[in-house]
Amino acid sequence: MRPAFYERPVLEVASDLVGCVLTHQGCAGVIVETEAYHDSEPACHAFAGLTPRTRTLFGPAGLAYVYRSYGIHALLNAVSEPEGVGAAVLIRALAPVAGIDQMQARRRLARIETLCSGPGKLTQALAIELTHNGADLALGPVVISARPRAWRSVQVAVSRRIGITKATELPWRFSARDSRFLSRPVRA
DNA sequence: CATGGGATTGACT
DNA sequence: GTCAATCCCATGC
Repeated sequence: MRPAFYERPVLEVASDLVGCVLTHQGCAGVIVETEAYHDSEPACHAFAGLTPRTRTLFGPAGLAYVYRSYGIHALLNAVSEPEGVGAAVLIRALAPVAGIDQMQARRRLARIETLCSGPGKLTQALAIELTHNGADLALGPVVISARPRAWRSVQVAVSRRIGITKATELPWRFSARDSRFLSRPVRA
């Protein structure tokens, strides 16, 4: 997707990214779960302001923000909103589409439902690492492309974000309704 | 420079 | 349900 797609309110971008395709080195999946983060709320890294860590978050829309979580996992975000605003969409789960053998090899032969059902799992499956931080998601090597025809009218469910301790009340998680590839079910 | 906290996962009780 | 692994970086002295 072009930068103009990302240069909008982060909640719109997070919702519209559901159904789009994430590709890296021949491996690909349809994005079925996202979360929005914005510098106005304390769960966002950018809440602390502009630091070396958050430099990419405040940068131009359409870049990849990749950071290490719990010392182990690389988590992928798409930087959103105009430059100067610290906002991004966390990619939380994929429905595997291509390169499944290679992804299963990297993920120790996980079954298809759990192959990319989490933000740390999908980066491991697609070999996305910290070195991709700041890369342009339109130019690659990590690319996000438009919804395939079958996903054009996907129903997007809205719920609360997962795994955070601050601003837990915000309904900023977006997922493909009834997908079997989510990191966790949508709670009522 | 020392400390502490995670936007997680997998293994185990 | 509990818990450890492990590293980047923000914070404070």
